[in-house]
Amino acid sequence: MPATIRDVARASGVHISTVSRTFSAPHLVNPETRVRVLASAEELGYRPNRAARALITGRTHNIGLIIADIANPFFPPLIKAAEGQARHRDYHVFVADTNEDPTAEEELVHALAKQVDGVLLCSPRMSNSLIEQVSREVPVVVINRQVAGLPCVMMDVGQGARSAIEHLLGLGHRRIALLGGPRGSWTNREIRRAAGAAARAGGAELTLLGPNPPTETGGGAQAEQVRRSGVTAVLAYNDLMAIGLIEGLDQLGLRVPQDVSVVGVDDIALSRLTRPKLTTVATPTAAAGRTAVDMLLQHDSEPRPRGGGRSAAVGDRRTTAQVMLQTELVIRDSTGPVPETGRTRPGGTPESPGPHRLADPGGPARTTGGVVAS
Amino acid sequence: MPATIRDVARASGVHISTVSRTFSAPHLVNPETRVRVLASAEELGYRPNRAARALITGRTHNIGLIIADIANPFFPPLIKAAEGQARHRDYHVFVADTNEDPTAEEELVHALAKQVDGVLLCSPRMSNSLIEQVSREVPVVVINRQVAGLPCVMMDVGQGARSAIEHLLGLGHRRIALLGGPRGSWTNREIRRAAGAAARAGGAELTLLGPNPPTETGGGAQAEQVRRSGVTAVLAYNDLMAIGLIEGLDQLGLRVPQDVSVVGVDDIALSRLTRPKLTTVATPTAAAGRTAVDMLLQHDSEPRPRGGGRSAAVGDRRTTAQVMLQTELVIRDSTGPVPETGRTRPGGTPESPGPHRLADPGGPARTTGGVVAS
DNA sequence: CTGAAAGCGCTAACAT
DNA sequence: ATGTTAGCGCTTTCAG
Repeated sequence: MPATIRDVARASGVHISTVSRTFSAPHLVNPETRVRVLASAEELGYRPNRAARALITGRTHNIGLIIADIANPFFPPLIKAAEGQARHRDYHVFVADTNEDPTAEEELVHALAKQVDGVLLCSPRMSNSLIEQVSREVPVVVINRQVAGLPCVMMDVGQGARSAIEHLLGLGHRRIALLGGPRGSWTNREIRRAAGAAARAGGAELTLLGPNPPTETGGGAQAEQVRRSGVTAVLAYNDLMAIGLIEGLDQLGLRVPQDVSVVGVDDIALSRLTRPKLTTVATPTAAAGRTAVDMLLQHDSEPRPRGGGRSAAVGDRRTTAQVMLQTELVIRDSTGPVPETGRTRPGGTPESPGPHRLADPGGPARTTGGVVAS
Repeated sequence: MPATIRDVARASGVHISTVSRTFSAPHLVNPETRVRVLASAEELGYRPNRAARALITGRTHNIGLIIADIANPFFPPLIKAAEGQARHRDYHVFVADTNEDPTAEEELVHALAKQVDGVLLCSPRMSNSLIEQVSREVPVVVINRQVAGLPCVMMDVGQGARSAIEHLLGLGHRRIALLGGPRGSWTNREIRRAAGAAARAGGAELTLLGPNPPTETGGGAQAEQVRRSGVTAVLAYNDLMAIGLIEGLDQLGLRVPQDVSVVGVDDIALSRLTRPKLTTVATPTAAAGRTAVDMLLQHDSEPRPRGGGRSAAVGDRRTTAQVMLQTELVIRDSTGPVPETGRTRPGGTPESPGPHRLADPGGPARTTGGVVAS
């Protein structure tokens, strides 16, 4: 069992408060006693118990980062950026993965609550009211979602989706599908809203496919639906789904971008490695991570009143900023001009339409949760 | 500031110990008082402070997972598996990323130490003596490394590397490069040892290239060296490097597997998505995560003696098991027969050898840290 | 500069 | 079934 402050005090012949000072306010202790204390501490392998310390100081110097799916390459840059920023300010980051499960999410906030000074809720799947509730237990900054009254860092995926649709319109596409993401995703709603409006404005038809799990599998599973729907372009909820979809289309004999154009969202590193390279809406993930940490720790340097209860120091809400980070469409190889005269379908099946597919789509796609907007 | 147990006691007119019992041993309290207490708690938004609780029980019901690089897709399956197993046993997992930095690694162990009941050290980069030292502060299970006296979960990459080399030998390759990973990696040493022995046994020459950062960039950066070295096959430290290398070779005009065969290690999901699909040594990452959690929590159900200091309950060393998990070579499309007559190099440069490259290699490659084994 | 004392929020004997 | 008491390991007034 690890040595405690008392063991060190005994070994070095001083009172425990002197040992305490040696570690938390070294300048307040006589240099000679300090070295004696340090020596005993070293010898006993003593390390201050940060949990006990936090109980009284109210500060752990840790921050929690809760994310929906650690396997999604979208998150690592955000995590790294948050870690870097936290490190600058002498904080450590603990990451928790929720597996896209709202229940796990809530549990994890509570598990983390008293082990950290604040929590970054990244792409939360729980309800707004629950978010508000947990924010009364521990300071929270929300990433990738707007919650009234709470500090939020968002990325303007609405603008991104608009640019994507306009890009596709410019290439002549008029029948476009939106490959939706998971239920409960704010990003998903934003994309749908903005893409719908842009399509409407451009006189295009937007077919909604989803909700889907935001993974390659989720994207690939909709390849058949995309084929049936007769669209010439697809905007996917994220790059992973876009890549999965391209794979799936490939297996159906449909080429990207010759037969179908595909746009993703996120600009994960992988999107430059696949063939074709993915056209996608780049989101400023690293900036989001840094900003969120800054917002959480903005009052870090202020003094704390005594008497327990975490004070205004971390996550105070006097200045509940909500910041919207800009996105940017990066055009690569997965988008191209609309096929001239409808398309011949190499992987043709009985449902496969003739060359006049474009003129005679045979009605909107029927999908679980599918909708036709405009 | 959050409500404490005292607030609830006051509000419901009972002693704080009754409130405590209501939450930690509900069956010991009268149903009627229980509902009263619960009601006040609900109303006040009271949540037991798990840090304070841990201070006395010695159990946080959290476990820490320290990994070298959260951006490496090798880890997520391990993380998910650990989380799942932990969840079964009513534990939560906090992940910390070290960025391949031994210093950050040590800091994070200390930051986590008292917030968790034990730590899983995954592919640690710090020295064995440091690992032993931190293991005196908090129970530790080491993954992907062998440390005497500590519980370890390893994957038999040695066997995997041997299979990979034998596979290449079977395809006729006699000049093979080993694309090394990061310094301080146990896996790296194992691979080098086993691959060296297998190459020697098969009468092949093994050129060592490295150390390198275990990333796509790290792999791609060695493409030129690989070309110069005149090898016909490469075994990479991991899939990421293998994929990066294939990219790099592609840009030099070398085709995989026609000109060069490439084998990775890990079998990350991505290795099935790239073209060509990667031949690789599949490591049982999920099993490793589960096993490590089991080893850490093996004495979880035992009673704990009173008097502070975490006891035998978690991470006890009475049974310091070291388990070695099996690996398996999965053959896909990135390996093929050795080029018949040396290879014509589409991307040929002044250094480019003629068709008799194989017979006249012009000496071993000179690389930073490069060695020629056998 | 150092010691004494109080207490962070909670649990766990021990009584009653 | 509930209250009393004594701390877990540490920090922080307050004296001296």
